[in-house]
Amino acid sequence: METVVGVEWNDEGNGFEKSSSALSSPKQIADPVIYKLVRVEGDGRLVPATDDEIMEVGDFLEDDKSEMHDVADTVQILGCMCDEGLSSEKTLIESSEGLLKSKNSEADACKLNARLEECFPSSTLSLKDDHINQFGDTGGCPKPPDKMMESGSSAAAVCAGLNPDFSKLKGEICLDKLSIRELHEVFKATFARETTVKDKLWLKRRISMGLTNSCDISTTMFTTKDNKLVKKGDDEGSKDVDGSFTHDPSVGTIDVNCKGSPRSHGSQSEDHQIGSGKKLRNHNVELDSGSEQLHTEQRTAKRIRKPTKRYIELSEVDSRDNSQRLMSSPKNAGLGQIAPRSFAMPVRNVLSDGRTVVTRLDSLGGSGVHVPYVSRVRRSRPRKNVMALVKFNPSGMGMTTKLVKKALGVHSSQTDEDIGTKVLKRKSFVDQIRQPYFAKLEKDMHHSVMSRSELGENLRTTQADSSGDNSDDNVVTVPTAKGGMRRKHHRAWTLVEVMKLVEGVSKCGAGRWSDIKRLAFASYSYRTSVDLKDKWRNLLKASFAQAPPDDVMNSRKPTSMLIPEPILERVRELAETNARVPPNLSTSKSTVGSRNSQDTTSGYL
DNA sequence: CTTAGGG
DNA sequence: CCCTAAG
Repeated sequence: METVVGVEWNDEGNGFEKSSSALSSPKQIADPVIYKLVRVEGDGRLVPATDDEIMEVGDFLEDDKSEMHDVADTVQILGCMCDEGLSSEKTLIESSEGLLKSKNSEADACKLNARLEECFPSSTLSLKDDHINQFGDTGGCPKPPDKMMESGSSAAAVCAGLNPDFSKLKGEICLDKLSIRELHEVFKATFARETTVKDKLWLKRRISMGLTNSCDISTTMFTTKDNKLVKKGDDEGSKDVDGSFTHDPSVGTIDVNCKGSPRSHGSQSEDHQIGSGKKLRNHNVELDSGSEQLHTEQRTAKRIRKPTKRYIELSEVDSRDNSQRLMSSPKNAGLGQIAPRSFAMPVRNVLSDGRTVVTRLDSLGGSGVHVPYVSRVRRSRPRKNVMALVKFNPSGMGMTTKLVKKALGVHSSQTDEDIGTKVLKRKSFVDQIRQPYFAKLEKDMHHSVMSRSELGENLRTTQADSSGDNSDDNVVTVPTAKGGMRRKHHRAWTLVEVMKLVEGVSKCGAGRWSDIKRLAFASYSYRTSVDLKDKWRNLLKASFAQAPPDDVMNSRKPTSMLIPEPILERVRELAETNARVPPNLSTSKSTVGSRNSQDTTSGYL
């Protein structure tokens, strides 16, 4: 199938409505086979795409389809670009999967189009979007199979007719009644990002999409009522839960998505946290609020690959060229002429044993010091080696030691951890640290030039320094009580994450964090099991604290995201059931957390 | 390594 | 979120 693609291009959502509604209107869909690449100008004009743009899209397609068939890709793109397709986007992907499974990938391309036709209108219907309903009601969609659920959520129904496994999509989140401000809240909660877009419709779409896209199960169980997310009918809710479990849609979906880019090695997908499977969302969502991240991220994805450990260790080819600038030899490392601010510029070092290691200049205690060049800050803790290393310090400075440990630890990464550790173990490297830094330190201390407090201060700034140059986009420094800056690997929890967490707990039970992480957070590499646990703890706290009329909350804590009441309710529920039936080893797996289990087990108490 | 709990 | 203790 030819790669026919329509692309929407917008900033801040202007011009978006026209294009999207145009694309999804029945008229257009009636002739869906070929979309031309166009760009939507600010005024809503459609401008033919330039060759470059087309190429870019082509690249994008190439990138992802290594294993998927063209059909699937095209479908994904279509689903993506047809903005109204929110819930159907997922459905489409899945249906494409189904097609592939049925080994009709080629032949079914046409049928697929027919299906697109069916799904689009229906999905728009499910959005319950006033503006869209105009089309939806005219019924481009053949009568929804049946008893799927309520009338509105027929997107799943229609497609479920094609693939029996689609019992997952059962409802949508209705954002209709929310005000712009509330929509902004939800948006923020959903994407952990502010938006300035004032367009209600656009916001609603973005949110719906974000939720349906990445929160497979959970979102489907909530709907909004009176400005709040509300769980769908209680009975239905519990039924849903069970149904979802057996199918474990989250896993399945993730699977599908991951197939897209089998080439991505762990670190890669991590660096662009919006990994392979998230590309769709990346494309649409990132467009909002004029985030320039999008372009850079997309392109860098292709151009700049962080050197792998292998690369660092094995490529000594051009080390000669750099040898001139080998200011990194232990001798020079400590010289003060080096800029205090460290640069990410990698420098190749020749260790005493002849091996080379790439390091980057870092300022430690005011001295230039080379640390193993790692691209990402990891939360992983410093190895014991570091402690040992730190112990070299003769004068026992309690807190300083800790700070040093931290400062060093900052540079060990998960992916490149091995090399970091390896290097740290080497005596030569130890010397590098020790010589310039501790030597200076000792000297200073000896001359009583530096008071203890100054030392601490120095180190603290050092810490901030070294973290500053780090390319981790999500690292924030927070002011610490003492006035210094402490780095924080903080990533706001999005609504979808919270929902996933809740689902995970309901599935696996609280406490089985690693399992939950494996299941629900497979694609969120930055959330550790500990994080999950912490978040859950917070959720519990939040859920049991009486929920004050949101005004109070808003005025008091404008920063923290408000967790929808239904979720809190669920948390409470789970907390209760978990408390009563702690990890029931034998049967817990599939029963803990579901209402049924509560019923069956409550009898024991 | 994973969990649990304190900070 | 970070750290640490404990299984």
